[in-house]
Amino acid sequence: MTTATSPEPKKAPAEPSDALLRQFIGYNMKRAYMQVQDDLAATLAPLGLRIGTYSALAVVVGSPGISQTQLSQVLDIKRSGVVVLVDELEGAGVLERAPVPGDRRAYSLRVTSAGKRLWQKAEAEVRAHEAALFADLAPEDLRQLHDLLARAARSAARHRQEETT
Amino acid sequence: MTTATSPEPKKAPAEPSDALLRQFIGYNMKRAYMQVQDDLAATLAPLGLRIGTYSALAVVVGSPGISQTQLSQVLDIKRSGVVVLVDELEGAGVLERAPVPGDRRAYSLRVTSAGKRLWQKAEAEVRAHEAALFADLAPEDLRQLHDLLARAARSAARHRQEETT
DNA sequence: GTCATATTGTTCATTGACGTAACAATCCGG
DNA sequence: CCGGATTGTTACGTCAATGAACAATATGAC
Repeated sequence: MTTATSPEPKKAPAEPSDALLRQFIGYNMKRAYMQVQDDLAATLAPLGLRIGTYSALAVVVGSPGISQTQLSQVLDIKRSGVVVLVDELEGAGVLERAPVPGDRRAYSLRVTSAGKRLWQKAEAEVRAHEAALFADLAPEDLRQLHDLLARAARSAARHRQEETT
Repeated sequence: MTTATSPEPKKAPAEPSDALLRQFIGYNMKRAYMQVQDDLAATLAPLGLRIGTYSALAVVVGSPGISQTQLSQVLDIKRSGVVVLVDELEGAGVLERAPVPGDRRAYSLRVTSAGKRLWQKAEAEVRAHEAALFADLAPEDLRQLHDLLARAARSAARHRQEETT
């Protein structure tokens, strides 16, 4: 007898739990991410941003002149999806659709000066909220988690793509 | 010079990226979890399960006799949501709504023998897929990631709850 | 040059997974 | 016994994202 719990949980469990799910890394990712997602949405709302528009803004800030198709690839959504995001950001005066010299079909997305300021505000805001959320973890643990998540994402992406190939 | 990229990304970026987002732990969680989610859905589909029903099945297996309200609390969804899940599982002969002796309103959820077998199959299947997904990480790293995610989820849950309180 | 084919952005309908609000049946405490 | 809570249920709304079409434009073969 290693663990001295009740030997036979035949009928009603005193404490229902998701113990069987917690063995999986994916489930723990979900649990953690759901918290981050909810907090992030609440953080961005006062800035007039949703998670989708916030992500799009970040990519355009970091990659000025990007096209909507490229943006859809980076965000891993369909082209029809970015239209909504860019419409919203453009309507807020945060982003603009500039014409591409060589191609009259595509747009060159750029942030306005107001957009740049909004991003800096959002970036600081999100960073602060994330720090507060994970305040129970030591800085070294956070760094480690960040690195492991990035590697896990790469590993999963690679192996999933190989399946399809 | 470590990386020899162009020093001034004024106009069109050669390689658009989500670099500005990857600084955040939450974004890396999302990237990793999305991969897991897609793979999980594909893994469960042949078994006739969706992520929602799979999660519900796991909880009922681990907590026999649980009520739908309790299940909604563990899964962190509304009671109206579990009705759909339990309906589906019951329709597949995986689960049954047994009457609760003392309370004629509630149901005592239990897995059938077929349900128990289905869960064992799903559990093994998911474990194998997860191992393949994260094959690039050393076992020790995986263990570490599992632990850090669990702690991060707890930390976030605690701090978010304190805000509301 | 011309024409088939691909690409870009867009619109619209649909889907899926939730939440909200109401409701009947049932339980509980005074 | 009765007002108020709890359980499961139903109908409806919401929100983000997809899929399928489409017009405008670009590209490449000939």
